[in-house]
Parts: sequence; structure tokens; C-alpha cells
Amino acid sequence: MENWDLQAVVGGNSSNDHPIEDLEFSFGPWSFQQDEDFVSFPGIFETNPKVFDELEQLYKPFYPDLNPLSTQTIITSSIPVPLHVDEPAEKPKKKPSFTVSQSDISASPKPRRFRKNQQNRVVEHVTADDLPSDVWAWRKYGQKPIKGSPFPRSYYRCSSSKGCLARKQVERSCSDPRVFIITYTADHCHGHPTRRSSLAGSTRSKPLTAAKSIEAHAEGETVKQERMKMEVELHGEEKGGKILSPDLLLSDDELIRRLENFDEGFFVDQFPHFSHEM
DNA sequence: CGTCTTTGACCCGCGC
DNA sequence: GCGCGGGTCAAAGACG
Repeated sequence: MENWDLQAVVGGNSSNDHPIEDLEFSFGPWSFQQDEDFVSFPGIFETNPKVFDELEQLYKPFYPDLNPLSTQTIITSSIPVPLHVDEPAEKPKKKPSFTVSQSDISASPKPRRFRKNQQNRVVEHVTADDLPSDVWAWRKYGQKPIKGSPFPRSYYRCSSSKGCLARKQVERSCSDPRVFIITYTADHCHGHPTRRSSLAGSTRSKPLTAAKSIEAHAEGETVKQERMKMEVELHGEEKGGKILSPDLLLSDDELIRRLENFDEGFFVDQFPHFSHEM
């Protein structure tokens, strides 16, 4: 028995009537589009009904009422398969055109066996412009250089609530340094973050040179800080502490105000990929 | 004082 | 069993 990734890759577009522009699934050595008769792949779905159930679970959140994803999103689930299952001969795997290469996720050419806690991951590939605002408070607990990538990977855990198992990894794509790969692992065990008693240490606002700022990106920071610095880089100024993309990021005061008047609609707007889990 | 980042050490899964 | 690589821990220092 071996674990293969079951992966749903969603190309999003929030600006028109078709929020999901592309949808592709991959499982082990196979990949297939949303409109293909994937049930006919030999051996797998017949002998592994769980695969179909898992696939449905991955697929369901996006249809029929599509969530307005603004980024490319990859959801993975690791599923055990018998070793005797043969790889497809007539259906060579094709690589999704918009997603990151497999080497960005794992340098291993073979299907990767996940560690515990990594069974359900949500991977987002976002540019600086698309960095999602993040209502959660993340605390960095580690950073590691990644083999094959010039950029290190940063590890964050949720500090919004004690005991929350939610994790986040942030790294830059080695194929496109403008793209950040954000991997969410495990669910938050709380509804929404409580206001922290202190913000000490949360806003490291030392003056940044452009080079230093880029270095900071490479080292990985919270999404909000990344966006703030990227905005400074791109536009050369920060306007009154507010970010230039009000639809994507709120000022601290506005964020806190909206959090204190928290409603589910706001939450769903901000975190569509979590909406189906609530 | 509480919370943050940084960073070297350690742990653990995996392939050989 | 060993080595590699990724993930986590924890101490130290910084910040408001």
C-alpha cells in the first residue's frame, strides 16, 4: 500500500461570471479535466471507491455555486492505493499549464508520502497582487532552506487561539519569484481570532531598503507584512498606513472593526476556501 | 510584560 | 542502519 496525492487544481477568476476558469484533477500518475469521464480510468476508481468519494469532496466546494477564488488553488488529499495498480499506458500525465511544477511541491519524482498532519492541505499560488488578506494571526516558528529552491520556506502556526493546529507554509516559487506558494495545513479550531492582548512584536517596522525588503520576502513573512512591503516596493509609498488595495486588504483599524462586528458573510468573502468547512 | 522573529538543534519519515 | 531533507522546538533578543 502506498499513498498517492489526489489533487484538485482550480484556476480562479473573480472578475466575471465564471469564477472557476479551469479545473483539473490529478491522482498519482493520472490527471484529467473536469469534463472528462475520469471514472473510466482502469483499476483505480473501481477498486478504490474511497478515491471517488475523496474526489467528490474536493470537487464539491466549487460547484455548482462557485466560490469567487481570485487565485490558483490546489487542494490535496493523500490516499492509500494498492501497489499492484499499474500506471496508465494510454493516458500520459499532462501538467496543468497554470500551476506550479511538481518540483515546486516536492523534488521527489515519485508520489510523496505525507507525514501525519499533512493529509489535507490547501495550496495557493498567489502573486503579490493576489495575496489574500489574512484574518488569522500567524506566528512564525521556523524557516528552512529548501533543496532545489533558492528561497527558504517559512513555517507559521496560528496564534489566534491557543491549541489551534492550523499551520501555514510560505515560500516563493523558484520558477517565478513573483509567485508565493502558501500551504495551509490543518483546520482552525476556533471561529475567528480573538483580539490579541498585545501587539508587541507584531509590527516590525524597521525601515526597509528595497534589497532588504526583497530579502524579507525570500525569508517569508506573514502575508499581510509581505503585501505591505510589496506595495512599498511596487509603489514606493504607503498611504497613511493603509494599503492601496482596499478590496484585498484592510487597514488595522478597519480589520479590527470588522472583526469585532464579525459576520459570516464577511468571513466567507474573505476566505472562500474555508466556507465549506464551517 | 506579552508576543513577536530569528536561528541552530533536534526529531522523524523516507529512500537506499 | 545510515544519511538526507523537511518539519518543529526552544532559547535569545527585539519590539511596543
